Order: sequence, then structure tokens, then C-alpha cells
Amino acid sequence: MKGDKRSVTMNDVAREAGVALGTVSKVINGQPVGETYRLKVEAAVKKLNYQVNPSAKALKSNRTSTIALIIPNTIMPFFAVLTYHVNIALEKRGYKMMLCFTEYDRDREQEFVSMVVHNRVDGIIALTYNPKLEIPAGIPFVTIDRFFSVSVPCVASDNFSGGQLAARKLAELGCRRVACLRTGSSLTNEPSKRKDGFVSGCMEAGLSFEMCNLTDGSPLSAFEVFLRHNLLETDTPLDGLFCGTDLMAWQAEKMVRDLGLRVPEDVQIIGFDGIRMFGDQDYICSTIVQPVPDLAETAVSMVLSNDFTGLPPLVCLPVRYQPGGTTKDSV
Amino acid sequence: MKGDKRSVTMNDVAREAGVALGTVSKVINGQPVGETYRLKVEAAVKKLNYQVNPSAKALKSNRTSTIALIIPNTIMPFFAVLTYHVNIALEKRGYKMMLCFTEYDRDREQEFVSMVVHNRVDGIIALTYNPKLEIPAGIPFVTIDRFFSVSVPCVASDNFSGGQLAARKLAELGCRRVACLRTGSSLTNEPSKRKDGFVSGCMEAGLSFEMCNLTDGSPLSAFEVFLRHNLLETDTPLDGLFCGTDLMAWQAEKMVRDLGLRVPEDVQIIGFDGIRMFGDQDYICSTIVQPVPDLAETAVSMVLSNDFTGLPPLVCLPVRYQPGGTTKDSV
DNA sequence: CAGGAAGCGTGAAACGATTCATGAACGAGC
DNA sequence: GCTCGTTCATGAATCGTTTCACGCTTCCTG
Repeated sequence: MKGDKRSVTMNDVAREAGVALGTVSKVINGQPVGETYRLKVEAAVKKLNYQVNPSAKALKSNRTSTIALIIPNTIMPFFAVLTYHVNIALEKRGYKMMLCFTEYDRDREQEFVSMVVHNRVDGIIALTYNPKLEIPAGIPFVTIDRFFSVSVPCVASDNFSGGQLAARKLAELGCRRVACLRTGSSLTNEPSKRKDGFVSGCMEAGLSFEMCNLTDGSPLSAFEVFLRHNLLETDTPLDGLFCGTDLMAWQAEKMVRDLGLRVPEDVQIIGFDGIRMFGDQDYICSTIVQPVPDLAETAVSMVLSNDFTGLPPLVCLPVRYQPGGTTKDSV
Repeated sequence: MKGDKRSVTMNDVAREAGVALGTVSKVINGQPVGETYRLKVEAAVKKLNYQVNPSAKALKSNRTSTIALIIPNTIMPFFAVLTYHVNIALEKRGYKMMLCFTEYDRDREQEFVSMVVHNRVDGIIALTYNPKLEIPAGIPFVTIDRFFSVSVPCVASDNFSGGQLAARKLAELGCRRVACLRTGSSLTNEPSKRKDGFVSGCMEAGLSFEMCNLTDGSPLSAFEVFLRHNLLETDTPLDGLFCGTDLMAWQAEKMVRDLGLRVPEDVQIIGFDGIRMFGDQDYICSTIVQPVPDLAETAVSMVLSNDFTGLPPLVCLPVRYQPGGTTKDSV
């Protein structure tokens, strides 16, 4: 069929180099081989432009050099950036990534897990929403932001400290009465510790605070009702907001503006994630920055770890505060 | 080694079903087989929970059911959304995606092309920046937004019409003097037709316009200089902006606000791409929306087309205008 | 200088699928 | 009833690696 010039095989290399097949294999895989032989093989490889056939290698060795990343989508900026860094970390180590988009669907999450196991990936990194996800045995499985059990290593930002930090910053910046806006209250996972940290930080700083939890189905406009009431129709209006994500902060900023108030003069806002547009430039709001490249790097190095069962059950990476235009400390 | 329970093979299925190996293969691949045999095989497959081994299949058939997507990253929202839809379109057809992030590096682009060819992908979809990219023969290759030659099919939005549409809208909305802000002037590709369409639209509508082209290296602040001059230090200030991307529009909106003007009251802004945050909700600005799901779907169906050489050299998909808060027609 | 351990290259077998030459089974035609 | 043709299941060969038992060298020791 179409110009299928048969490709160069190890056998061709062996013949060209005048050595045995096994010797070529050893050279290719960096196993110890006599200097003379290695040189001959390397010359032949170069001459014939030989490249290993990944399918054959995978078939025989039962390893695919592929790691699955199970994640809702790449539409949400946090997921998009995480996916990027996971792929970069994998590429650096000679691995490929198999992407599985679940769109938060619990059944799809479970199906993808079986699917990638059948596809014989060498490991799985998952950011999922099914608390009852069945985790396959016998294959390295690392989660991001979801703690299942001590035998399933989890990588996450230090969400609790991030929440605390936000509260402290708002206090420092002169806020008297603040609120925490968040969604997804139905699920307990690592990110839900942001609010816990925030509460802790407020108490510590003696800051008066409100909670506004949107359950999964509620429309975003519920925030608007909350804000209208607590900004305009009260004697002690809010002057600070902590939002569960930057996107939420971005929405909140709009809502506050639409209510005729100024950001950050009247209301200061801190988000979470550290999403920026334009590469290294603007943040969409003042925020608690997650170390996404580190999250990715850590998850990858854990899933590829030689001693998988020796890994710590939960790795929390440090976050930092970043002014970004919605707080008074922004330049 | 670790619980490597040998997996179920076609041979096991054949034995279980009491038929020959070849028969099982035919059933699995949907080739015609006697009813009785098919039923026996299907029963055995179910009983043993057989799944084909992709590596073995790829090795023998020389097809991997994998398509490479070569793209700068998934950090820019447009790329992120495109990647998402490409993956969904591929998954629907039983294909996997191999992601290659180039970060706009021409050498990496070229390296990835060779790499994926060696990895024997069944086709390549590429969004690249190297005008001299060498396109491999003998493998379906579809580009997005970059036209190379009539023999390399390209899928793009109708950028020219989009530019025209933006100009017409600004005219309709009462603008008298407008400008086009864009970057990346050094490269001629499909998106660069946006400005051409815009120019054409302005002339058609009798609208006075300025061009502000940022070459690749320039800092974003050059826009600020341009805007300050054309908004504050002139007798006939601009009252409308068309930006090459939504991100640029988002920046421009900030700059205009920082200059003390109101959006959309004083200056109306239209972007390009149709980026939204929050799924189906907010657009970050009034914009010309690219049909990203269609772009992905089209690119995928083209790259998998049976009659690859019969494809049209350039497919332009229709765009639409979407009010989003930075124009006076927004509710 | 003989004996034996250590080192290392060799090449056949195996991984699990696809493919195709082979021949069995069956029906039609005369 | 016999021949010829068609249909279709069969299973051996093959894809390009990895692996490992085997045996040849080399070199050290006594």
C-alpha cells in the first residue's frame, strides 16, 4: 500500500554492524556491552537511521512509556495549565501522556480508569470527582487534590494555609468584615480546605466573616443576591472577599462593580489558583498562587517512582500570595 | 514481577470458543463470519473479559489509532479549548491523541513532526509557527490556521469575514474612529487575515481607522502608548477598538479604564476568539466567536479521511459576533 | 600450566495480534 | 451422481522487539 517502505529493524542494524541481535538490544537500552561492540552498533544505528518501534517494544516488555492523565477538561484554566505541565514533566522523562477528559462525570471517570488499564499505561494521574472511584491494584496511581486512602498517594497545594494566608492578608490590608465565596460544598476534597483555612485565619486575626456556599446546582446569580445584601443593604457592609477560585473572584469583581462599588477601594478581593492570561504577565486578580509546575512535577515523579509503595500518602506544596489589582497592595 | 497475571489473549478466546484464532480476529474486527461462530466468539469474549492488546495490534497492522496534535501549549485559552475538542472528536472515533507542545519553537515543531512519524501515528494535526516546516509525505497531515500548500489541507475560521464583521459592528454601534490592535505581524497566516477583513470592513463602512501592529518582541506596553496618544492627546479620539484576540481585548479594556475612560460608554471593544470563562457563561469581552468545536471536528474528520488527497486545500468555517459587555449592545 | 569463575556476545523463543494460503463443506448444474 | 465453484474457518507465518539459557573468552589462582 501507500509508500510503506519497510522500516529499519534491530535485525538490520545487527547485520550492518556484524553483531548479534541481542547485542543491539543491549546497546539501545544502555545495558553494559563491550566498547568495540557498542561503537559498531552505534555506527550502524546512525548509518541506517534506526529508531525503535514503540509497539514492538511495548508488546514484548509490557511497558508502554505512557502515563494516563484523567482530568475533567482543559477548558478551565487551572486544568489546562496543569495538563500542560504534566505533559512537559512526562516528556522530559521520555514518557507520553494519554489524556482522558471526564467532564466531571463519575461514570466516565470509572470507565477511563478501566480503559487506560487495558491500554496498559504505566501509571495513572487522576483529578477526579467520584469519591467512590475504584482504584485498580497493581498500577501506580497518583491523585491530585483528592485524598482516597493512605495507599493512594495524593499531591495537592497547601490549601488550608492558602485560605489562612488570604484571611491574614485581608486583615493586614485593613478589612473589617469579609466573606468567603465558594462552590462545590457537596464534596470534601483538598480544595475544600481553603475555606477551613480561611475561617481559621479570620478567627486568628479577629476578623468578622460570612460564608457563602453555593451547592453544585445553584446558579451563579446566588452570589449576586448575597453580595447585594451584604454590600448595600446592611449597616456593616463587607470590605473584603475571598473566593474559592480566580474565576469566581473575576465574577465577583464584576458583580461588585455592577453594584456601583469600586475594587479595590471599597471592596478588596483575593482569589485562588494564580491563573494568568498572557503567560508571565497579568493575573486576573490578587490571588493565592498554586505551584502548578511543582504539582505536575511531583505527581509525575511519584507515579514513576521505583518504590511506589514507599511514597508519602499526601504531599502538600506551599502556596504564595500574589497581588493582582483587586487589593490595595497592588502597584 | 508485581502481580502480572497474564492477560487474556485471542488464543484464549479461540480455545474457549472452540474456534480458530483467525475467526476470533475476524469477529473482533467486524469482518463477516458465520452467525454461529460469531455468537460463540462473542460469548467467549464476554466470559473471559477479553480486550485487544493495542501494542500487538499496532505492531502487526502498522496502525496505532493515534493522531498527533502539535500545538504551542494549553496555557493560552484558545489552544486549551481546541485541544479539548480535538481530543473529544478523536475519542468519539476510537482514536487516541498524542499531544506535542512546541511553545512556538520552530525547531521543536520540526522535531515533533519527525518524532510522531517515528512513533507511527496515523495522522498529524498541527498548529505551528514555522513557515518552513517540512511536511512528511505518506502520512495524513492537516493544519489549523496555517496554509502551506494545496496538498496540505488547512482548517481555519473565516478570519477575514470576522474582521469585516467587527468593523461593521463598530460602525453600527456608532463608532466614528476606530483602531485595530494586533501582534504577530511578522508571520502571514490565516489569523492575520483578521486585520485585512477589518480594514476592508472599515473602508466599506466609511469608518476612519488606525492600525497598531506589535511585532513579535515588543512589550505589551506599546499598546498603552498608542492608546494614550489616540485617546487623550488628540482632537479626534478613538471610540472603538478591534483586537486580534480576546486576551488582547481584555488587556486593552484595562488600559482604557486606567486612562480614565469608560468601556463601553467612551470606547467600545471587540475581541476575537470567543474565549469564555465558566463554561457556558461569561465572555471576557464582546467578540468574534470562532467555532472551535467545528474546527476540531473538521480537522479530525479530514485527517482520518479515507480519501486524503481528495480533500479541499482550505476549509473556512463561519464566525459570529457575540456581545459581551464591552460594546453598547450588551444587555 | 591446569582449573574454574566471571564476563559477555549469541540467537532462539516469545509477546499477541493480523493475514493469507489451504482445504473442508456445501450447493448448483448437467 | 459427479464435477466444479464458492464460501468460509483454519492455523502457520509474521510484525520488531526483549529475554535468557548457552557457551566461548579471558583472566585469576594455586
